[in-house]
Amino acid sequence: MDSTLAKGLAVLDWLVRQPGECRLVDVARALGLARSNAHRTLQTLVACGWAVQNGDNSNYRPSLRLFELGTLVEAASDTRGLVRPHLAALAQASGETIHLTVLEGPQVVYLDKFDSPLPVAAYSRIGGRAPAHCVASGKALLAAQWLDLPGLQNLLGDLQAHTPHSITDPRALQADLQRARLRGWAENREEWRLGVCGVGAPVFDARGMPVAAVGMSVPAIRFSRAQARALGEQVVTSARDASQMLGCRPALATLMRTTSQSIDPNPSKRKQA
Amino acid sequence: MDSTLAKGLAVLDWLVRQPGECRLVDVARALGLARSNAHRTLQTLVACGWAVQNGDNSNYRPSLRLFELGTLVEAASDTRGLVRPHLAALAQASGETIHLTVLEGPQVVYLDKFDSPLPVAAYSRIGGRAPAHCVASGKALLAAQWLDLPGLQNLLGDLQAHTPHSITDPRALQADLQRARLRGWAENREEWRLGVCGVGAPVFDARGMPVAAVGMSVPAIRFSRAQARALGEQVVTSARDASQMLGCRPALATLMRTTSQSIDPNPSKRKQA
DNA sequence: ATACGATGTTCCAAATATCGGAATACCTGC
DNA sequence: GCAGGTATTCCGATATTTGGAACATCGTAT
Repeated sequence: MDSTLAKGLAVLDWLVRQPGECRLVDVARALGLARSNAHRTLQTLVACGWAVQNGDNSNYRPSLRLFELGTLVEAASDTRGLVRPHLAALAQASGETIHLTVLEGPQVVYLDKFDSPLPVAAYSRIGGRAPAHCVASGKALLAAQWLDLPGLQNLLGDLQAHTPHSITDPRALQADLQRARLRGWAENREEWRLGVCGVGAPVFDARGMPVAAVGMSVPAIRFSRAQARALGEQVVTSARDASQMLGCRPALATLMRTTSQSIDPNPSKRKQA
Repeated sequence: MDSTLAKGLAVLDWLVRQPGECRLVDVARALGLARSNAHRTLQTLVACGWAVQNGDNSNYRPSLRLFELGTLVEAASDTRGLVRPHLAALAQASGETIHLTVLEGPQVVYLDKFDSPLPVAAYSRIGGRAPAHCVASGKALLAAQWLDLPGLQNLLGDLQAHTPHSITDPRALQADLQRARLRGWAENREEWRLGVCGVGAPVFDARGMPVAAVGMSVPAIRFSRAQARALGEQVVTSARDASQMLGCRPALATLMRTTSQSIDPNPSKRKQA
């Protein structure tokens, strides 16, 4: 493991998360580096164009290179652009907050978002993350992967609780995912943030692989059984439309697979990284 | 200069620009590294969460960390969010392609964009870059900095030509910037891409500093003197509105400063990095 | 089925780039 | 001008990186 590289990346990451420009000593102190060490690391970042140094006071800030690369990595799969109109339509029709998320390891990353005109407590940010097992879109993606229990545990590790409603037992999660598969959409009942519920459904690409999920965040007040069902069906429809937009044949664009047993005993035996 | 860090960043940068997943040998060959070296570098990137490795074929791709950080660095100055409505209004009113750009070194970076409904040849991408001295928004930002000739040369270096119309003489550029200051907006007459013209005006923040520019790209066909003037005035108005949105007092939100001589002889004497 | 070439991964001693303390330069406020 | 804090430079000791080679693995052509 290249410690110099790891250190440089840590500095860059830290730099991005600071509100304004940063002084060298602050970097050094925050990351526990010698001043000379921090200095050379920052100079390298500047020389490579990943940071810029203020000529007046020699402070540092991240360059827009990160923004540039961020748009590139996101554009690589043009999921966002293609799905966006469907998200907008769903946002319009439902009046609720709508997300597009993808799975990365045990988390979902928010790729896109339409805020509800209503004042909702749901807090999320494009580019932000949430634990996959605590949010509806994450559970939709997990359900669509048909992992067996070891696979699920391998992917998610220990299931951390974030509210009293969070699911922390892998078997309970499996059961919840199975319900989602049968129903077509996944639900989140205040498992991530108290007072915030949601429904989510997966989006499939032309190969029939789940690549993203449409999620809707709803205040608990407005999330009765009947309401959840109505919203869930809206989300499923939207996700199915989005899947077709990505070239998925209609038959594949659904979470439910009547041909499978309750839990697939032999899921695609992929080596886990 | 930490060569290990520079190498790792180069690998990451290269990885992002590849269309799909990458094999280790390709990375090694493209960057001239030994296989074992590329291997350890990639493993470090994976361990730090900047890349992910496909468990099946051990190929690599960048993680969404870059997207995450990209949104953070862009959100740090919430210029984009605040200016967006004005851009949308301008796009609506003019029917042309509208950009929001910021200056980074000798280049502008496209922060936001509204495409014209008309099929325009103008090609640009959010997150993309263009030489500041060849595009209207870049010249608007340069003009707003009131740099003297040495300062300008220091910032831009040699003025590369990208079309036969590109300005390559620093003194000619100075004169052009001065015209922009008097006029209130900058023009680009096929200096970056043949057939594409544009107008641009700077956006000022609450301190009166130029922080961004609104640009409009127009096909040369539709860019007569009279048309340019009309569009320029639209852009100036939009940029002035955007400046007020950022807290700039109206009097400051204009490129023209009647109090200055033709060229400020003593511009803010900042050390250039 | 076997052999082959290409690739991913591991290992290790040599080489060298990094580390951090200390000296120096710089800035800012008193 | 001085004092405190900070950025930058320097340099010898040292820990880290380096890259060739060995090994493991995979896909493919024979």
